[in-house]
Amino acid sequence: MIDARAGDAWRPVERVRAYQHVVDQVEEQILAGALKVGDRLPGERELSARLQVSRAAVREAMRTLEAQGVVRAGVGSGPDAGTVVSAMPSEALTRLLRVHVALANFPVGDVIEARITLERSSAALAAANATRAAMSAIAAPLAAMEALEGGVDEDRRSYNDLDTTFHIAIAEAGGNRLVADMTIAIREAMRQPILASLERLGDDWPAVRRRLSEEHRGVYEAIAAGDGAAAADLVEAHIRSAHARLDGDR
Amino acid sequence: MIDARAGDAWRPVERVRAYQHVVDQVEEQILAGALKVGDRLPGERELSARLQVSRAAVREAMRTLEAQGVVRAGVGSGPDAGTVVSAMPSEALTRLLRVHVALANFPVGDVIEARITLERSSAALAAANATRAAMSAIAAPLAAMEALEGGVDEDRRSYNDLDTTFHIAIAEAGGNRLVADMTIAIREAMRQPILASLERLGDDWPAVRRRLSEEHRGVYEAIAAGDGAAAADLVEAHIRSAHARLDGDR
DNA sequence: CGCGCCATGTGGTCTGACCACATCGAGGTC
DNA sequence: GACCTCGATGTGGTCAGACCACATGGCGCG
Repeated sequence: MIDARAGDAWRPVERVRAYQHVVDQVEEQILAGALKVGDRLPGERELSARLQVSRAAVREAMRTLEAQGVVRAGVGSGPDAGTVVSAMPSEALTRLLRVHVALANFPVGDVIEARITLERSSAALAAANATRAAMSAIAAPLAAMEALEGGVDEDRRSYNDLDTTFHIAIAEAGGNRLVADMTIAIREAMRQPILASLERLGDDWPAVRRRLSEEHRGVYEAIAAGDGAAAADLVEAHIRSAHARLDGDR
Repeated sequence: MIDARAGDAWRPVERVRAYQHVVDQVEEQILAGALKVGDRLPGERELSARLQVSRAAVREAMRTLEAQGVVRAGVGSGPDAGTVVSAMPSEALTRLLRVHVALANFPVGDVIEARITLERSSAALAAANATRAAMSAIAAPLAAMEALEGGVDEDRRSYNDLDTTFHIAIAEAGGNRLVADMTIAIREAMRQPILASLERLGDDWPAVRRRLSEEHRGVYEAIAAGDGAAAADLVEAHIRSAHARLDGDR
């Protein structure tokens, strides 16, 4: 009997699907500099002719690239038409994380801890690097949240959106694109679950809202003061206490 | 003249593509618990009949879900055949990050800083949570790397692979799936660039290799001792000095 | 000169067919 | 009866060709 293990040198023929070849070739072209962000790649019909595959294969490749945020497809004619190379890692990362959070592939506790790790870093970076414009971008949602104080009670959705904007602005202010994009992806992925928690709060909402805004203000001022360590600690405390209040009494 | 801005309530008809509907429905089914990891979803022909779309649309949806690591497709018959729900966020995250790093959508410095942030966290978590099995998984590549000492010089690729395994093992040992997956994705995305840097090193390689192994040993022992703070600092120092040596004299 | 309309080219969708593959079971062989 | 062979079956993978909706830009008419 032939020992299969003796045939380690014999690996099964790699069966690469046609659309994967297309994906690879497009990536190669981008790598080689032949395609830059903003460029339109050949039409699907022309690509299928050049690569000697069916248009269906080309289209499946486009769906893969689109899911990864590498290209964007637009119909019609004009500048927005055609399939265009466009770097949208943030959106792709967000979609990816959102679906896996929704599918519960990541324990919620792990997501929160990861968020703390990233936002601590973001806050510290923001304290060190934030420009005036970036500080304004952080201050705007902060002021809007504070303006909700004393207003109607049913502003949970608005507050959640503003909170998302606030945290994203801090991440952007840090100046690290990857850290920012991962931070954004996590916060966006949590947008729905957090809103659901807010809805469950009932009458406690005004008190919680007040507390959250105070914490936001503290984070903002630490960043404005350039105190990275304090900003990091305050962000961590903010996220922890928020989740404790939202999920603790579930 | 009609002021277009007055028509904010009039949003353009949302033109949702057919395959996006398919993606949404599959995700809904998973969300609702009708589809769990490991389940096979209906065949492409049956899905297209049920959803009243063409099989091509179904297939494009599958490519999107596949790119996100939500499903896996297998031909033939039997248990591995058909399209199966399978949570593979790590692989999807790795693919996503690799392509965007390759496309230079993330500055290299940002990637390194993000890696440091995540691996600091991973190392500290590992020091606190690592099981005996996890420690063995870390020790194995460490020993293998040390065994390369004094051997042939052209082991750069092997060393790079073992280094990847080492860092991934630490991330896994921390016990936080999301942090681990992000750490893995970054290290994997850097595998090729780092190898390229190693190749550029020339005669300095043996000295660099020795230094890297010493640092690895230090990280390992800090984790084994349960000293999270030290492990985090050592990992950071390791990554910084490694990149300084690899890219500093470029 | 201005305006409307249609030719053009894009991605989006559909149909129906065939292929390669992996399994399973019916039937034959020993 | 045990074993083997080989085709039926059903899966995803691929292909060809057609039509649709859409956005533009140029042509021709008023």
